Amino acid sequence: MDPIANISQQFAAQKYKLTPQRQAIVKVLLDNEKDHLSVEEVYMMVKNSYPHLGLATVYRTLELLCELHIVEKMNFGDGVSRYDLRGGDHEHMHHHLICSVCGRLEEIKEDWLLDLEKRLEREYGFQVSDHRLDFKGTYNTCQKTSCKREKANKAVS
Amino acid sequence: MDPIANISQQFAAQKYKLTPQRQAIVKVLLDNEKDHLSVEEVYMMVKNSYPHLGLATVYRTLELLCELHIVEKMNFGDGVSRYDLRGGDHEHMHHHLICSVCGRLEEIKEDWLLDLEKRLEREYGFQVSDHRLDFKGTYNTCQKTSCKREKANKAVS
DNA sequence: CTACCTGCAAATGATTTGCACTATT
DNA sequence: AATAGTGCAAATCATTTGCAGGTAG
Repeated sequence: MDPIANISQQFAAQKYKLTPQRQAIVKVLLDNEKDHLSVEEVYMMVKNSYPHLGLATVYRTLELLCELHIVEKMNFGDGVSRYDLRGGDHEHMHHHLICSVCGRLEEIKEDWLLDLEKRLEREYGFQVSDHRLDFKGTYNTCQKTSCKREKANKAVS
Repeated sequence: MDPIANISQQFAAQKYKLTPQRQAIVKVLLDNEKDHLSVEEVYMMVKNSYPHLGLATVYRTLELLCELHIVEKMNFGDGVSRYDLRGGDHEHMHHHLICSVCGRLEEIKEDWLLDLEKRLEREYGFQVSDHRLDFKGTYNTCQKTSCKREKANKAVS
């Protein structure tokens, strides 16, 4: 289904209005599906199509989208929250590779943790509803470069 | 080895001083190894043994410990950074269970990701230096309780 | 009209920083 | 004396909130 229509439905179902501002924000997210944008980044980009928009609206909209499970909020330790569109219904299943040399952030769409989640259920009596898996490291193709230290101090595991 | 002596060595090796303030902070971390304390929490606890201590010193010391890989900084989406003592040398290997009913945070000391890390190396040419794995969900023993919603909005994956 | 949304500006809260002071070598 | 470390207060930065005005059903 057309993603906009799909999202529009979800808004309607929960009695929220898909205002032009919200549409513009969603559009930016769709156009940058590969990235993990911060509020400020979304704000800047939406300003192009909707110059009058206020920053608080971006915060409020992203929070709303999070509540509707349309986006996922996450924190990579650079001091800002970042947002990522969720794929299909229950696709909470993706992992991240973060390269400490080039800073690239790659998303892995497979779910490698199903076995572990079963094991948690069995051994710990814990039912998983969501998970997060990030790997820090370096791409082999990056190792020649000198190690950038810049934000290393701020880094959050 | 005595953990204090060990840490003391690491300080000396990098030409840092293990001042009484820093010792007091490290002691609090050792005494609460099971928890993931926030700066504010560490501050409160150190105040008992060292009432004169300033908050900025706690920030600075925890950042330093992070740099020395003695603690790990992490963010569970409640708005504050939390710190966790690392175990042995390269023991970056633990995972978290976060119960959305009782809020409990359990640490799993095993490393379940070795196979995945090998696979990343093979299939993605990515060499893992560290990882983070958190599971959100509920303990079976918790499910009777009504679902606390409190901080849910703030939650970061 | 009523309830939801928005924009703005002010408030908040965590973290950082400038600076003068202290302690250690 | 020189340098690293500290405490305090002020500054900064992301995020939230109060409120007055706008908009859609």
